[in-house]
Amino acid sequence: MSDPVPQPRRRLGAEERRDQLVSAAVAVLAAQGYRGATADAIVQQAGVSKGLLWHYFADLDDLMVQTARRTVMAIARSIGGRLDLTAPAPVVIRDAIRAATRILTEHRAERRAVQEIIANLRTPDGSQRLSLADYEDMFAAQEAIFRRGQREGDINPSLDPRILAVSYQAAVDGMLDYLEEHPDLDKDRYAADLATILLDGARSPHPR
Amino acid sequence: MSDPVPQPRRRLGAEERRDQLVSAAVAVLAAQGYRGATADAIVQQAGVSKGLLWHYFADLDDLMVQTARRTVMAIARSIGGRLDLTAPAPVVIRDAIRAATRILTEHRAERRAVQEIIANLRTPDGSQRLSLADYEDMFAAQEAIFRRGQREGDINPSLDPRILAVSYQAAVDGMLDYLEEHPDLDKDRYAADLATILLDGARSPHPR
DNA sequence: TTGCTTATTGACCGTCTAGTCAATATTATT
DNA sequence: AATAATATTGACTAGACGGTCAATAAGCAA
Repeated sequence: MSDPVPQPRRRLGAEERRDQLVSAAVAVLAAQGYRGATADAIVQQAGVSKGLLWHYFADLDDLMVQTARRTVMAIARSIGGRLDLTAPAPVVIRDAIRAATRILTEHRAERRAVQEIIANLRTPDGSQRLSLADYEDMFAAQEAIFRRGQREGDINPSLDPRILAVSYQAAVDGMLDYLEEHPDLDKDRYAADLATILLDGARSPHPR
Repeated sequence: MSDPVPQPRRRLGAEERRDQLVSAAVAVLAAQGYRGATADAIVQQAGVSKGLLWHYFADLDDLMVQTARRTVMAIARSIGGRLDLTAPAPVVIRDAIRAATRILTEHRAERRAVQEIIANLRTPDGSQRLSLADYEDMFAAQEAIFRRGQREGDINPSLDPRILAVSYQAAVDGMLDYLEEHPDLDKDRYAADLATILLDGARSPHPR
């Protein structure tokens, strides 16, 4: 109830401002979902006028795409940094599941934001879902690890590595959704359980 | 370019009309996503005037909730009907994965529509995701099967059945998304592979 | 200080969309 | 045929939302 003192405007560099707007978008997306993430809501969150948004981004879709890109890249780097890619594939996979669980739990807003964007991004005519290159890259990296595990005899070679990567990623994501609704559960334990399930499933040359 | 003959209006019963509107909503949701599923788009798809929509549904959210409810129930019944629930748990689970893959592949539009609705449904203030009772029920049923499998010694009892149900469901869904983008792949084979992976993972009393 | 660049504002606009409502057409009833 | 009941229409409204633009202010260089 007191604001008569008009803050002197601060002038920010382009990159700083862009980052700030992306952060605001993440916050609003996580809190209000895609439908709530209007241009007005985002600039209000950033404490900035609406005109500025269009100075830095072509349109809403542009902002959303860039938000998803930056966020995915940051998280992928964060997870990748915790992995020793020279280790045997099963070790890498187990570590990846653990690291992903930790990091994505710590960054709920970022995870939710990316989720919202990917679920709602479509071609201009709305008929087709859009995929993000960075997301595909992450997926390809996972696939590569499974392939290596197959070459080295650790992973059942009769399974398609794409189906492995895709279902593992989905399983982790589903678990995280569930953990978010049940904060009482022990996240690390579930991450370890899930890793065990998935690895045992992939490893065994399943006898009849 | 010819329409002078005005079709005589047809008067439908309440339930018929509701079903028709729900079907139209499914079609539009699948084709255009949640953002494209406007009241206008839906009534146009149904070939009906907009006023009628609000005669049968309180508001858009109401239509969406009912669309999801009816669709989920129909699909759950369809899958459940293919299962012999007296069979050993691993058999039921494998059959469920296969049946779900088949049926959801045959009903892409319905699956997509439910996906869109669940991803975007929120409390009126937009701050919280809404969950559907029917969806929870389906989940509970899956959980129960895992529990029985544990009692009967077929499923590793040290694993939380909730995490099993949740990650299995997510894995199937992720696989279906992937299969949809790669129609050349053999769906039945992947369903069988996924069932093997998941069951082996859940079954083994994983040795060190 | 002066002038230049550009970050920033805030008022403004056209469009789209959920939802209303009084009028009308269709069916069932007697 | 007359009447009642209600399914259906189409024109309408109020508000929200994406995006524009001319004006302004902040920092920088001379």
